[in-house]
Amino acid sequence: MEKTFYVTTPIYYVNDVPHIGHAYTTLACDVLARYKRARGYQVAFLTGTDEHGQKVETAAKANGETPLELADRVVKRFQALWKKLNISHTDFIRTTQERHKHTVQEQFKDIEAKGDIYLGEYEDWYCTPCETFWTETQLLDGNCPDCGRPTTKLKEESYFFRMSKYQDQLLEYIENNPDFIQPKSRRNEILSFVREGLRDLSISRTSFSWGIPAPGNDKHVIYVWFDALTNYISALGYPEDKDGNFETFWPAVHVIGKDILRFHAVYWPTFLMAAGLPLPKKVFAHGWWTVEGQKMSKSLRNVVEPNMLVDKYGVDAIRYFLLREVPFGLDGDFSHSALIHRINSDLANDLGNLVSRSTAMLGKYFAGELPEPGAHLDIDEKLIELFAANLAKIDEQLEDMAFNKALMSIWELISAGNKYIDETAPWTLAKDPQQRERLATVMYNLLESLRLIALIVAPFMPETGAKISSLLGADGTNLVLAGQDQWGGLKPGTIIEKAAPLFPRIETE
RNA sequence: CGCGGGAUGGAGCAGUCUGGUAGCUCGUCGGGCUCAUAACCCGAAGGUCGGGGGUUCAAAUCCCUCUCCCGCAACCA
Repeated sequence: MEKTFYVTTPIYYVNDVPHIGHAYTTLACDVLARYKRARGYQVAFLTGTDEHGQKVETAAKANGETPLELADRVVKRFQALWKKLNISHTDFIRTTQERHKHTVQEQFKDIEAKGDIYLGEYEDWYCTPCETFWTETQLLDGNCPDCGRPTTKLKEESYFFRMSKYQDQLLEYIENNPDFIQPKSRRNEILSFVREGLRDLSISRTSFSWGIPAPGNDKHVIYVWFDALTNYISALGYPEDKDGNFETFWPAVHVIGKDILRFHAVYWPTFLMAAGLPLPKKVFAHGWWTVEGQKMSKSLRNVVEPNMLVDKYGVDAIRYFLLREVPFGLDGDFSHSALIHRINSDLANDLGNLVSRSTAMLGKYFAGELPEPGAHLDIDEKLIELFAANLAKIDEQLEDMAFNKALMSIWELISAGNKYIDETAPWTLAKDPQQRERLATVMYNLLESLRLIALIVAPFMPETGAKISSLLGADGTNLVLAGQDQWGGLKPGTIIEKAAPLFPRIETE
């Protein structure tokens, strides 16, 4: 049976425009998806948008448009950004699509029939001038956080999900599956949260109407999380599963920001338990970006706009930086100086220059035609062993979503290539006709290194991987690792031209 | 006493579980090379491991205590 892999981003709320945080999550998923594909997996990669709720309803009204018009507008921006970032998702779900509404209602009916959804009362705080409901914790000194005026307590009829019932079962599951919630520090937070006890969860509202109606009771719309989280299975066609996607791909690996961990590590698993479905394979909560040392916020006007970054620095440089600079799971700081530093040092000096000098020497010493290699010396064997070892290591690191470590392992290979040149000194060999075969071996090994580097770097930097591969006479698109990650894949006789700089250095004053 | 994480050369981190020359990346300084995008390779300097106390032949590592920082503490896209 074919190996399968299902990875998801959160669905992004359309009351926000795309920023670096959205790009980060989505990029991480894309790297996983591309890597698994290269390793021969059948991959489903889902992203999308969350379009319901009071905020969208209110914002749309303020703009004089319908909620769906607002959503359509923002969805286009997300989709344009994903295209620009070379995101290879296989589906894009919108919570306003019929397929999604259908699954949510079926899921609601199913859990209700099983006895875990019931009608009750929910207390909220209402600000009359703002016509807005607030939760207890949102209030500032008991007053409306928007206008500062007093609020009044209102009781609202609401459907509840019997989450309390699943407390022990969830606890047991998390304890028995150490890798279910990552990173570990976040897992501990969730464990202590669950141990304090789970209350039943309000999953409907009557105070606004922009949402999916509760089955059999039009007064209620289904509230955010029950609606939103279900996207992960509605996109697969659950429950009918006409195309067999649910059967093929579920359960998923969920990549999320740390702000929405609880919903994915507590609410969602208990919903699934109630429905009798398998829990997600993994939930990974990554960290947040600050910008030039400061918290990113609309009021500070420092929200980093990914489109601008791509235009200025190039898509692969941004992809590289975001995943290399900070361990996935920890917070990090985005700064232009750090970005430029990475581009110049890692991309231009280490990788780009390795490609330049290698292809230049091949041109100079062999007129660009890859020679047949001769016998290997120790130094050659060491290089070859390092590639095999690191390719295996990278596989594990990506399994753990340690993107920055995987990139460090790749850069060990690049450094090894640069060092290999220094130690074999091809320019010296070239002066001695007796060393012609040795020179040929060195040059072959060097170019073969580039072939493997291109393959392994491609999930992170698709354009760069393609460029290097094309230089070496390969197709460049759809780079495959499975079966092609052994030493010796390049064919002697291949014509390889000197490469133009892959990453020009960025000069700053 | 709500729960948890952290404080290590200029910066960012590893090492702490299983005590015994404090390691990595960047930066700084010096050297080498000349194939290459003034890139690459090698070496050096720089730390009383947050403060105090204790255990031990020996503590960044174990115990106690203090200071400071940061998450989580339920309906927060």
